[in-house]
Amino acid sequence: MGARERILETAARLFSHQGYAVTSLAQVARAAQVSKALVLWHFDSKERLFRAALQHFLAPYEIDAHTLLGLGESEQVEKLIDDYYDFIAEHLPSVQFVLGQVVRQDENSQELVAHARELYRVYRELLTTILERGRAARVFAPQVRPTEDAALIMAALNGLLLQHLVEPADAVRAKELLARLKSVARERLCSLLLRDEVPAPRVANA
Amino acid sequence: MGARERILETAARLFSHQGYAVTSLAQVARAAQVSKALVLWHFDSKERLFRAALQHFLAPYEIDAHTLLGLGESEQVEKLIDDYYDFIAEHLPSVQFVLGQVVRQDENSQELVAHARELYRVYRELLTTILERGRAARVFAPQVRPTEDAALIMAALNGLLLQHLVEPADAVRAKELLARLKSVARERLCSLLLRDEVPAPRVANA
DNA sequence: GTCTATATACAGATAGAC
DNA sequence: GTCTATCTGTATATAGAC
Repeated sequence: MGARERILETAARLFSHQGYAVTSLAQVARAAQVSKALVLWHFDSKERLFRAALQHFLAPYEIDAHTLLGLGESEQVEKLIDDYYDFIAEHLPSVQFVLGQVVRQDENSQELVAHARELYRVYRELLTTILERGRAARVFAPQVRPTEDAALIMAALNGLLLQHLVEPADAVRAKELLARLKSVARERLCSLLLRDEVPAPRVANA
Repeated sequence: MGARERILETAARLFSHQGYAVTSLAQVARAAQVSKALVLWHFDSKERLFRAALQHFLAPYEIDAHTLLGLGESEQVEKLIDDYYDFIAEHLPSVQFVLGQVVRQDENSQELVAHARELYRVYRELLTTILERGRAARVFAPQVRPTEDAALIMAALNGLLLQHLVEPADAVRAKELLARLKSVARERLCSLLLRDEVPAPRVANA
């Protein structure tokens, strides 16, 4: 592996783990076993190095909707949930980095954040479309509101992602919660009962 | 307001918006309209200033469960959801900062992150307890699984928080989604129907 | 308590030999 | 392409006058 690639991979790793500001060119150079000057000879400036390193994260961010064909709407929803989760679990360090940029609103990462936002939007709209078609086909309940419910499912998924980052220990519980989410979503979406309101809850201590 | 407090508040604001690394003492001093030396005279070092500023974030992080008394379990859940969301909306900059520290796993913020994690845990366990009691009182359905469903609701809430940070523009839609979440949660929790499984969905194109 | 002036370290970036 | 040596700016922190 050439020096340039070594620098790039090292930079990607350090930026993703530590962030832009606290990662120095000297540190990158040391870790890549080259001189500072060589880093700058290849990438001109720290910011350009950063942007180049981003490609390592952005590359795998793709969606293939082909695998959804032939499935019923209910199965499509579950598969989409699984895919989203699997993608996150597989690219956790990258996702963590991107999330850090999103939260910190780093100026150097506008395009990265925009790309991530776009991916999220596509995912959500795909889910919305599935809910719409499912409701039209009377597979899902008429009370389903495609836009809102898709956003809610995505929110739950992103919440699970957050929990995954905060408590990496119990990845087991995360899988249980994912199963629960799918179960709840399926039961709710497919509930064909016509009811505007739920029965009034009994008052406590009555 | 004395210089010390002015420095503290300024530092808290800047750290929360920009993060630790990129916020310089010179910037804090300039914004607080004092000299750099005075900042260090009061707080000894940048790290100690940071830790002192943290108290400004941690102070409002309290939960009062008193307001839940006298409400039925179903209303308690909704109130808890509203409280959590309102707290986040009110302290958005602080929450954003804390989340940034959580995601980045900053060494300087171990206690801050631990505190936030603890708050989250208390909230979730409070919710779990309410679900347990509601199920025991037959206000909630027997299919409710307190631990998992509480975690799922929290995940959805945290997902909404994330969306709030990523797309600050549509705070309106966020409120709609919050209402939808409460609606879905209420309907699901209170559903008294006994069913292990959902009716089989009709096959598409049939 | 608050300031100016300064010490010291390290950041990103350049020059030029090889 | 890769290096050593160096420039320049800015960071944290200190010294000492008032």
